[in-house]
Amino acid sequence: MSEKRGSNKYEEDKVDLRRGPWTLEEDTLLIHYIACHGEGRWNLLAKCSGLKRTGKSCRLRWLNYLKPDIKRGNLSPEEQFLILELHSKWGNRWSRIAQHLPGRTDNEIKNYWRTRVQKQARQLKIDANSAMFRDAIRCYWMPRLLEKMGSSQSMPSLTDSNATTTAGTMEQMITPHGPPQPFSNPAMHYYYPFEGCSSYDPPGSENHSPTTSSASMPLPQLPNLSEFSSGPPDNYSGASFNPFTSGHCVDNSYGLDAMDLDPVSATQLGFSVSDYTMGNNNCVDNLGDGLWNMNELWYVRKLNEWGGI
DNA sequence: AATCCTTTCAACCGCGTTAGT
DNA sequence: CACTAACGCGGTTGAAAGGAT
Repeated sequence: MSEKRGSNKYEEDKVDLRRGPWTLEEDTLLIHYIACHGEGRWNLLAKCSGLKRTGKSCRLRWLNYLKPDIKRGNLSPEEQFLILELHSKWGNRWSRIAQHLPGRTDNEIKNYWRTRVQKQARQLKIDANSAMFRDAIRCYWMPRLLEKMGSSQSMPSLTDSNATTTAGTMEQMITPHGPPQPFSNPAMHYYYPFEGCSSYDPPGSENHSPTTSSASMPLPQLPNLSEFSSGPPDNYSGASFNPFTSGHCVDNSYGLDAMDLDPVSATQLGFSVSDYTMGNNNCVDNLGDGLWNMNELWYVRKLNEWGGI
């Protein structure tokens, strides 16, 4: 490398190299070359194909965009669930996570995490790497996804962006003067913050395990929602409101091709979709990808302010 | 209609790892 | 074993698109 630096040949190559978005002609050239010679040896490919791109750029274009088995479209609830689950296990190991989502690239998963998941952390003013946020994901977001996964099996119309649901919302689990009530489906207790989460104890919980109570840091009595000076959102008692979707439209549809994810990957990880499918507590809302409504978010915020962790 | 702002995602970059010599 | 090139991964950037004002 260094021996080339400064040489005419090197400068010529550098000047000739194209950057930025790929054109249709370049894509065609790359596809044709790989069809004839196969993948790999990217620098050689870059030289021989006639593309004025680096081997690195060719590889990326092929793996992230042109490869035939790349799945386009929105991530299905199951895929989102897998990402959240695997990220909690492995952190930012994007390529490793991508291996469990056929047709999805590490880049796509990384983008999903940054644009959707981290955005919610920012909205909540919680560090995306904190235990608080991880628990919030497990306790609120993942159950929502599980509901959707269950619903999508029996409600193909979910793929319709105009689809509405007769099911209730999170409000149905929130008493007029208290936090969300536990999910009626036992499977949901796995994620329910007051019974299953690891990092903090539920405020106001009367029957949680003593082993998880925070003896060192007494938790405040859970106040009525109306007692907060700032108060819950104006539409607390109203219809679902989502701060992530309000003011910015989020696509409600998942796309037909996003629904046919092979469920094997979930099973392999030790959980099954059917195990967690909501029963009569099927409170799917119409929030789209923003899976928490304002009440949930506000409540998580309060947990944070109480020093719940 | 024009401008500004926000979001998304394709593409780039740097660095660590692996393979070849 | 040392060196080099290629590869792959994760972080970051910036252009495009769409929504808000």
